[in-house]
Amino acid sequence: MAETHYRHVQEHFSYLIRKNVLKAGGKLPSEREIGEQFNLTRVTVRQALQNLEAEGVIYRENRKGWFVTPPAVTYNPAAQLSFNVYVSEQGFAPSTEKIEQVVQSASAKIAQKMGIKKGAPVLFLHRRRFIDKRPVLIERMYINIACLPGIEDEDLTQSLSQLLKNKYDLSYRDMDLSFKSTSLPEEAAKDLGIASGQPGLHVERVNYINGNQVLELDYEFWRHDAVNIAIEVRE
Amino acid sequence: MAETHYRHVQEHFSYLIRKNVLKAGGKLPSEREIGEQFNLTRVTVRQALQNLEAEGVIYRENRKGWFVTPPAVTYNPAAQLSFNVYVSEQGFAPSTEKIEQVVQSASAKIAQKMGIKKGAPVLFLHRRRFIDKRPVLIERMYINIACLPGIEDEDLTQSLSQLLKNKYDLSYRDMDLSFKSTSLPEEAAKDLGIASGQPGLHVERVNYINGNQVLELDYEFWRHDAVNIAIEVRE
DNA sequence: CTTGTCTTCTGGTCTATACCAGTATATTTT
DNA sequence: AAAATATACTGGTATAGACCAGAAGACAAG
Repeated sequence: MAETHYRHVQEHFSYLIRKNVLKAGGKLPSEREIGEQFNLTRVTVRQALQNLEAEGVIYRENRKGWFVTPPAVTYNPAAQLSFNVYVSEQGFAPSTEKIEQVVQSASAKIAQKMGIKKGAPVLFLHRRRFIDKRPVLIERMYINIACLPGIEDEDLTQSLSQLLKNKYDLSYRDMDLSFKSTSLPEEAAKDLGIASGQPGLHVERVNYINGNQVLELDYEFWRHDAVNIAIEVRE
Repeated sequence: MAETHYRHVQEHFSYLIRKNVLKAGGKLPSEREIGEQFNLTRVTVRQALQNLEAEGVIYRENRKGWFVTPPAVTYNPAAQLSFNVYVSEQGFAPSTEKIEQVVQSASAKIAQKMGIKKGAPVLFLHRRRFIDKRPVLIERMYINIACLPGIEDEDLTQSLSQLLKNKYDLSYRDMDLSFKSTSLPEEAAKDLGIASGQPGLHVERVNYINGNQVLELDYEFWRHDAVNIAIEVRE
């Protein structure tokens, strides 16, 4: 490979992070400092940093600086585990913030995806989830309220799957999953406090009960560097 | 959102592509031409193009230019379908190139993952796969040769799953899947003809037969803009 | 002690320019 | 007609500046 200047810087920090000299969550020197140290312009330094960002090795906080990416959490969408459970199990501290909760009429698109009538009431739930205080996931969920009378009055900062089990004695197993690696939509990026245009992982999930009735339609937007997906297929 | 110059350019081409004025596979004007048209420097133009690339809307070919990304293929790793089948079914033209095929001794890492002894013979298969002549996927497979006597003499440009079914009357259903969104490793990026540092999708798959015997360990590196993953979970 | 303000530091955006390294095409030579 | 060569064009890498907007800490006023 060509030994360009930005690759040199890239390898330098990649090495420091691998060797744990720069620790997870730690801050890198400012772009200007790095530039002085290597005698390079900011443009070149930024090229190196942006590549490391694409690798998921570092990330930025708007106008604060560049930081070392903490280890990613492993997420199995097919498992019957709530965010809180699997995040804690892996040694991290989960938290959840409810951004919006409202009963609304299903749009044509949502109705079609959920197999319900357009205009039928659905519970829209918009949450932001954190790992060790770092926002990593935006959820936009559409819940088939017909299946779950009274759910709109519950505390939905909590785990939904727990609530379903305890209050309704329901659990879903059948689901359709779809993953797409793309940049985050502008709104999701803003909610995660990162520049839109940054890469992300988009998960779409449809949960079924009773064979083919849609319980919930779930759009998830993850920081690409915060999660690995793992699924076990057994038949 | 702030109306920056690069966002303006970004929206311009995003619009043209959405409206199909610029068609899939089509070429964009050169960076210099775009710069003249909008009265911007190349640096600013490139910022816009790189964002569109992250979205998966356009892609580049080294020193040839920028092109409109064709539609992505939907891939269900859990389905019993070969690349050739699901790609053709979706209206694209698949092809495969064998880069390397060799019987080698399992390294410690590979042996551990496959549950075999270190040094045991495995068939390593390195392939590049194309959709409509565009390289989209690098496969690096380690096949448990003990399960498949004589496989090293077969034509491995063909579908492996077909071969297993026809010659050995074998099919795997149980598997572990792992997805990770990260930049492509240097070698995989080179094989795909793209700059390393570009985003990609890394799939790791372990196929089992007879409950827990590993038939095959498969590393896949996809262009992030060429594929959507879809899985149906039914129990 | 708290509150508000100022200053400094950070990354975000942008101009203007330069040279390099592959690609593709036109041109010349054989 | 085929092969070798020159040339124009593409993105890739890099310099040297500039100004802006948000974050954070120092500091003064209440």
